[in-house]
Amino acid sequence: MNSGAPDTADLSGGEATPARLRNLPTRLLALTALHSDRLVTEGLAGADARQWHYAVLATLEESGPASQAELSRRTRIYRSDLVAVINELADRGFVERAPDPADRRRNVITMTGQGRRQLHRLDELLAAIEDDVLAPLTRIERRQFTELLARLLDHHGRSRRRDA
Amino acid sequence: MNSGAPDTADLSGGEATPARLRNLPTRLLALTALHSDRLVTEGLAGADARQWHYAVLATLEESGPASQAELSRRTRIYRSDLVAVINELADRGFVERAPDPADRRRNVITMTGQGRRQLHRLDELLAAIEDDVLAPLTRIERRQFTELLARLLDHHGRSRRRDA
DNA sequence: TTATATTGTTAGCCGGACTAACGCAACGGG
DNA sequence: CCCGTTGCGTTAGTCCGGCTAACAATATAA
Repeated sequence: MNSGAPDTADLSGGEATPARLRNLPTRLLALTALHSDRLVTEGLAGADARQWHYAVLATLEESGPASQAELSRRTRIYRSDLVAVINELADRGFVERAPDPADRRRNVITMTGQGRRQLHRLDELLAAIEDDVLAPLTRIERRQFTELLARLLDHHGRSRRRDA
Repeated sequence: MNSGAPDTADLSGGEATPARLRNLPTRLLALTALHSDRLVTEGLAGADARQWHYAVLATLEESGPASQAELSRRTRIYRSDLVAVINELADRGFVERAPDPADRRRNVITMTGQGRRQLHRLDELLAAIEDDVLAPLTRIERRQFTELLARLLDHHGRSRRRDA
């Protein structure tokens, strides 16, 4: 029927969100995060990357080669999901996966030169995206914002759920 | 832990997140929102409710009976998902769904007395949850936080797809 | 030794955001 | 008056991220 254009409602009437919802911090947080995530995902997609790629590469550069379990703990990516991420990174030549001779259960993940280059590309890309997301805020406000988030996060961060 | 790993010697179980990630606003935002969402969802579950329920009830109280499409626009719940929400609310006797005699395409959704009571219960519940989420912040910081979120949201909220 | 824990891996669940399509009703021209 | 277009409610289904469960291989502890 109406094939082609997705049905587009307008705001002619200007139905507004109720005040109760407009001031709910948790709601604002959720919506903002959703939007931010979208921008990040889209942005990284342009570089054939995903957020987790960045997390893993950044971790590797900061603390050197690591097992997958270790990466999982550091990045908070579930180890079940991590395997796919490592696969992707390995496919693109950004990391190498090798069995650990010292502990044969483990794989040692090492970042390659290309990986390092990619990381720095992502660094720039991400900086631009962050800048976009935070566009309406001044530098000081951005600092405030980040700091508040950090406080919230680590306050509640204690109740971290590791897999059983 | 037992990590006798050669070079990546780290402390007792406390693998830290790399600084690059720790300071990424988008990441902090995502993690915080995730955590907040979890608290809200769990909290509301205790009252056999979901976030959407609150959004709909609040909207109804603020602007009176409305069609589903109208509710969809106001709450930003997709109209396809809204039908389930209305079903749930109707099942619990919080709203009534009746065909609109004036426009027979429409349903008129009306909040019942029970619905109003439930809304106020949720008001209190949610206030407690918000308080929990924002626990580490002072009153002033909470205001700041909320205001910053609101700014971010409506800056980007306008340009991007509203309800397309 | 036997028991328990850790690691990498596969598979799958669940819920939220979102799209597509359909039948029906309304509205506005011609 | 019919007709194309638009809005409405509804069903179904996609996609993706967080998360659980189970398993084989290996390591460690009792």
